[in-house]
Amino acid sequence: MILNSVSVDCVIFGFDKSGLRVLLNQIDREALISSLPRQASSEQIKKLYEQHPMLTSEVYWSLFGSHVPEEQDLDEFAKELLFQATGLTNVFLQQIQAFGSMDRVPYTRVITIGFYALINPDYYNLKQSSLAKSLQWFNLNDMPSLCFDHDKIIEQALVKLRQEVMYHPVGFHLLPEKFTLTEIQSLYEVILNKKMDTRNFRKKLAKMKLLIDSGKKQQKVAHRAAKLYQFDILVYEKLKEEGLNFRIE
Amino acid sequence: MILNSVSVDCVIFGFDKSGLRVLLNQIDREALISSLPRQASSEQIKKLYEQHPMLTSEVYWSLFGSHVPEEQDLDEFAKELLFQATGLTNVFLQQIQAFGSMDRVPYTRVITIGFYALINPDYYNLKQSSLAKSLQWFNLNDMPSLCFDHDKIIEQALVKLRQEVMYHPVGFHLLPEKFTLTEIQSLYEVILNKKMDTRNFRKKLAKMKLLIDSGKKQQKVAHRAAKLYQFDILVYEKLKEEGLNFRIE
DNA sequence: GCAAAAGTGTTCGTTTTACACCCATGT
DNA sequence: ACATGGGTGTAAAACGAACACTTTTGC
Repeated sequence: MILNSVSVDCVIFGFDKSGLRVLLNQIDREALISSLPRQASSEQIKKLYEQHPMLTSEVYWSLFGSHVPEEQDLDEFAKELLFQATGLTNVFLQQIQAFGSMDRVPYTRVITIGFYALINPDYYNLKQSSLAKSLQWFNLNDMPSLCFDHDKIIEQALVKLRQEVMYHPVGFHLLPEKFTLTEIQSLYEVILNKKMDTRNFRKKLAKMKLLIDSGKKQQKVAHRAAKLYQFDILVYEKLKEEGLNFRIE
Repeated sequence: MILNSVSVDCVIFGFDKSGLRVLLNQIDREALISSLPRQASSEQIKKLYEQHPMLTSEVYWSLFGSHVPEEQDLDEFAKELLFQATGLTNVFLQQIQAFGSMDRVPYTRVITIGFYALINPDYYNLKQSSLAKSLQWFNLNDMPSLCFDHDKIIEQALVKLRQEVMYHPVGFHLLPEKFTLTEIQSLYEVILNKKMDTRNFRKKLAKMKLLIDSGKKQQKVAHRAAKLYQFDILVYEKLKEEGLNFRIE
């Protein structure tokens, strides 16, 4: 059985030097419909896809999401979706909120629970979901037309992400295993949308003792090679508990 | 129609010198069932109440909540519930998150969206909802047995409230229109569960310029009467936007 | 006059801010 | 040799923490 009035949508964030990106998909209607259990509750969902050309058009993109099965925890289902979209498990995943206005999906009432995920770029070679006609990263300031209220969901995801990175060390999930200090600064600058002073930023980081010098350096860069750092997982856990302050006025 | 797999539950917070309190209710099953529309979707809810003695026992208490009507915005519905419980409109109301584990309600699958509300004690003369057998304030550290996962929902509400008051001036919604500096300090102490230094606390408040001296004083207290303050609504709005910092290490 | 809470300043250590130059590497 | 980004310290201002006594009021 499927709870056809409840869905989960995932805002999957990535990061590279060009900025923050979101993974979006276009749905393969045939694949989706044939994946539904043959039950009355599926009929309504089939209908939904028939009624909404948006959902299967070549123009509109949507968050990766689906209707919640009756026999699965909400959080588990979000994890599963994330696995379908990316092939990854153990991803940082957090609930945004429920979106429940009447008019968010025309004709049918669907309440969606938004989640956001932070993806480490070491694992960008995504397994394509069979349900997706295509699956693609879009830069946050160069987004395509989106289905329904998915733009609002992304906006809220960003708000929560901002709140989170100011006081907890989670932003690091968007970085590869080894990274430079400049990368992490630019990550903060992009998320918080503020320029920061390099010297002061580094002093602050240093005081936290969160980073360990990996002993390695960037290779083949046309400038002085930067040191590569890693986290101290123990300090990370401690800061996740206690909080930190990257707030800037 | 009712979305019987989705409900809203409200954590209604109050505050007085004895601490934080939550408004809980015991359901009048007859009133509830007769309030449901005569439809198939209501049958399942009726059944729910029959199957769960918890819901109508004299021992267990529950958050004020109900199943979401298909033709109402989630936020609107939360407001309406709050009005049913308290007779108040224009209450500070914020979504907590969706609670969606399989086992939160036995036998049936219900995803609930939690909200929390902050009630100004000037308006404590509550209109009793006709759906409630009884409706009562409980001090947070003296709670009765609760239905389902309502204890977890309250816990999360507190977590969100804490996060919120540290960085936004919303805690003030728990105070009467005119209040003393000691009251607001004790509010912060209770919510954040930390003792604070009076002089430092007042300096911090003063710098924000959020408060206006109302010119009045406490009456008939067996000690020096404290000045009564009010908010500057303009500064309040500004701080709600920009944030503030009541974080203590 | 005494019990109870209100109200108020200073010092010291820490944190934040602002700011500019030399270094390493590839082409 | 030059272009590119990497890496570093200091001084001044703001902030946070610790701390004790006098005032007002009702009884």
